[in-house]
Amino acid sequence: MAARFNPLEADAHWQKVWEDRGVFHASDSSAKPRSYVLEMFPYPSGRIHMGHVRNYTMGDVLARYRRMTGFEVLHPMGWDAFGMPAENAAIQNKVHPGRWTWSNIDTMRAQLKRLGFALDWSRELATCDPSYYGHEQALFLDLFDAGLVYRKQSEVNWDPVDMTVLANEQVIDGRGWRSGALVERRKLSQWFLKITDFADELLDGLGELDQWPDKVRLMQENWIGKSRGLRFRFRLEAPLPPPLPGGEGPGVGIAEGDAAAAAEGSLRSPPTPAPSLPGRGIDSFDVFTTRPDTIFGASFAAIAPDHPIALALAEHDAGLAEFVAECRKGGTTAAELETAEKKGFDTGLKVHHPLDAAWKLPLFVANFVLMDYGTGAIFGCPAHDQRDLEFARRYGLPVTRVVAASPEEAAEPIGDEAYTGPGRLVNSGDLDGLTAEEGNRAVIARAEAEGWGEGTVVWRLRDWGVSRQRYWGTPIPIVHCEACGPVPVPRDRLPVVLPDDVSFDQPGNPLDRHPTWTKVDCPSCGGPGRRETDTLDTFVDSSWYFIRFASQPKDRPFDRAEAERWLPVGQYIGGVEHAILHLLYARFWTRALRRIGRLDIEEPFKGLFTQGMVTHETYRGADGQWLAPDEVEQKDGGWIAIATGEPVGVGRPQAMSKSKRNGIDPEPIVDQYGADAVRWFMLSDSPPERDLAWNEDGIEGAWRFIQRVWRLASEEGGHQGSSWLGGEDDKALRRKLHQTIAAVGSNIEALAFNKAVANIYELANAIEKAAPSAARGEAVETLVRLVAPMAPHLAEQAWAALAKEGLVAEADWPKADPALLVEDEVTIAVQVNGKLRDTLTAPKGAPKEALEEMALASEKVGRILEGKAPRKVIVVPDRLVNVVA
RNA sequence: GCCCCCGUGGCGGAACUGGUAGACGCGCUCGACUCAAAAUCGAGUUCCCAAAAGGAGUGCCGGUUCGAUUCCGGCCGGGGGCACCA
Repeated sequence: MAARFNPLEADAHWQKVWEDRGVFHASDSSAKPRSYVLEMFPYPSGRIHMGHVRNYTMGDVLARYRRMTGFEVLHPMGWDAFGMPAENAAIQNKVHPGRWTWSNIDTMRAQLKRLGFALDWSRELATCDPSYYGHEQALFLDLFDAGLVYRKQSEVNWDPVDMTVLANEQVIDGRGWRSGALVERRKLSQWFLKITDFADELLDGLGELDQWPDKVRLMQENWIGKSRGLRFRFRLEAPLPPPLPGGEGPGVGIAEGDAAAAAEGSLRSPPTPAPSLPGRGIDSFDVFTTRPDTIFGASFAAIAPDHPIALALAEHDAGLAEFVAECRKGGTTAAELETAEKKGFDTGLKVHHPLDAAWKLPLFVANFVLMDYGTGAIFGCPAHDQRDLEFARRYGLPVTRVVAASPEEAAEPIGDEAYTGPGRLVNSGDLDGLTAEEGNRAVIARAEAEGWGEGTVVWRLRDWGVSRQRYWGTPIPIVHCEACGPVPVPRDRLPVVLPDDVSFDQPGNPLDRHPTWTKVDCPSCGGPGRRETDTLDTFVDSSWYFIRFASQPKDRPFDRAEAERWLPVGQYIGGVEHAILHLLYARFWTRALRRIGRLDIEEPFKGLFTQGMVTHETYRGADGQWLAPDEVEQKDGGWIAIATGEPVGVGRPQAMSKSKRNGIDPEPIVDQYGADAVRWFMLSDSPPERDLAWNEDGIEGAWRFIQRVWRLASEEGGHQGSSWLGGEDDKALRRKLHQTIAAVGSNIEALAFNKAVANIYELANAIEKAAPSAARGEAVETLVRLVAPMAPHLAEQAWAALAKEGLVAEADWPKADPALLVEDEVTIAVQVNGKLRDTLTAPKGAPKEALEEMALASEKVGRILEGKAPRKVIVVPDRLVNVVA
């Protein structure tokens, strides 16, 4: 028997055994209950990092535990393989994005395998493979046929030097990241998915997701952003003249999609910008408010700089045109908005107050009104809205209080702070005396009765723009035909495969300038057509991969019955950075498939867990340059740079990143300590939802524990059948064992891995202290099963050393004996006035009177009472006695 | 600005529905084994007082309670999300 556990031999050996025996294949025909455990699939960036190791270790523990507790487990792995980094690599290293991606996948697959994850590799997929994205194209067309896809003009970030579209993260301080040129906004015709059609269900559905973190549900709720209020019409004192011949000028065009949106009704955002009959000029416009109760406090109306009325007016008004141009220039960073002044341009026009036609309000164009929220127009109530107040003060507009917390306050003027608290209406005609809530209802009822407005709901959520002007993504399966417009590619001609012969020596999307790929006959009329060269947002790829994992027929995206047997994912684990977009899009996609009758699943992820990051200290030399952890060492209590010997500044642990050079490559660590020690460290100490600070001491500690378990098991194995088994029964150890079984199980189910690890440490400590006995033998064997989900290679090796049948990966999880979970003696705390003074031991369930008597007999209690009788004695059975002196 | 979360030893962190604060790990100290070191094992480790007895103690101030890390109110500090959202 080897003295030490040798992970290099054991890891490779057991990984091969698992693979040869197909232990982790998920059977579609199993009679066992099913469990689908999934971690967010990785982007093949090059190499596995510690964040991956932590994420996949957590999922692996759960998957292995579920298998041992009798489930048929689906635990798959794949690659989120489309995206910009591949194109950047293509530009920088002159390597094709596909070759770069596939080679990364090979590297990372091998790295993952070395960690011994219990994955069903037979279901591996990569989103950049036509066998995946072809099915995605089919699903896209299904949504297209169902009317859930549309096309409209939308703004993009345009780099005028590189002649290319930039993603938001490529715009740094308003300039292109590569060219440094000032980024412009350009309108392009782009594809959108109607996620706003699902806003209500996506919001309501959050209520059912009780196994999601509250934080994530809240973030999604805020993102969807439902606001109830009143949408009403302001009539202009005099209608605007009809548009000039030649129609809408540059930038005034109404988006293609807006007409469709308007036709569907007014309860969706974005709503119709301005209701005006063509050729008759604009005589009114709509505003939205969540505070209809404050309508008598109105002192102005304001529209967004991009509002059709503002644009129309600007054509004849150079001053306004200049103001509009200035508003467009303004930055949108948090700091700029914080300090940005509320500025407006008085159009000179007046609107009629809806409740009093004689009351006229000035109409401003204001920089703080946004075209893409609500109707792009507001009424200003300075007394009860801080922004409106600042605006009114600046332009000398009246400020009338219409809500007062108390009758005395009604006459008090508004100072520098708008009043947004509760109260009753004042200065509001026949609404006076109503609460704000009653006022809201009354005004909405009146608007609806008189026909000038209606109660409505406005959403913050926008439709999902899925067009990307990029090569390395799923081609959108559409052909543009001059005669027929956009025409779907027929299903039997899918997949539309990306051409391989592209070059990145010119800026822009290489698909646009591909000589042959773009040329295709119109599927509808046979005339000349041009392929859509936009590709799909990579979030589309990750919106259904969990379905494809569950079922992957060759000829269609998935088999409904097969997928429904596995779905929803029981436990989904990943980073909190995906709390909004990925998770919302996947929820939407699943619901969209349900609406079109493809899959009857409401929510894709029943349980969600967001794990913390892996962090490391940062090091900075005297010259301010970042230093990597292997470039520094500790000396005489301080840190120095190995190369120069100069002192180094140490920064607090931060997320591992290339820019700060504080990353630790997992592979050399696995080489040195083996997979189990790395896995064990990932699970120890830090609660999984919090950040984990990587450090050398931690991995050393994990290594020591792996060796301790090995020692226990190999010694026990060596003595089996000998006199060791003939010792006295060890009731205390047996009890500890069964308490540990229960605790570890419930802690793994709760994903509280750090607590499960602590439970196991306690058991190992108890075993080491125990004398040989049958109970000790049972404890060691059970310990091996308890560590199996976390340190699987060690567990297999130990299982073999104990001469047990089969694989521990396929063994049953131990069962806790309920009779052994309760103690028969308990320690009772004895307090005087709530302060601990003594403890005593009593049989479990001892009557209150007995405990009180024992406590009062305590010498320490007697000394404090000094012979006086206690005022009161509180007894909590099996817990404590508190003597109140 | 709005919303949310978190503050416990030198460090990571435990503590069930209010009931012995500091489990477990790391680090450190002392000891055993060793010529020595590594590895391993044993003891100790919240702070104050030389020790004992005792006292203080879960960011700060106050409240409820026989009893508060836990509940309530107000501050301070850290982190996150959204953001000129009407």
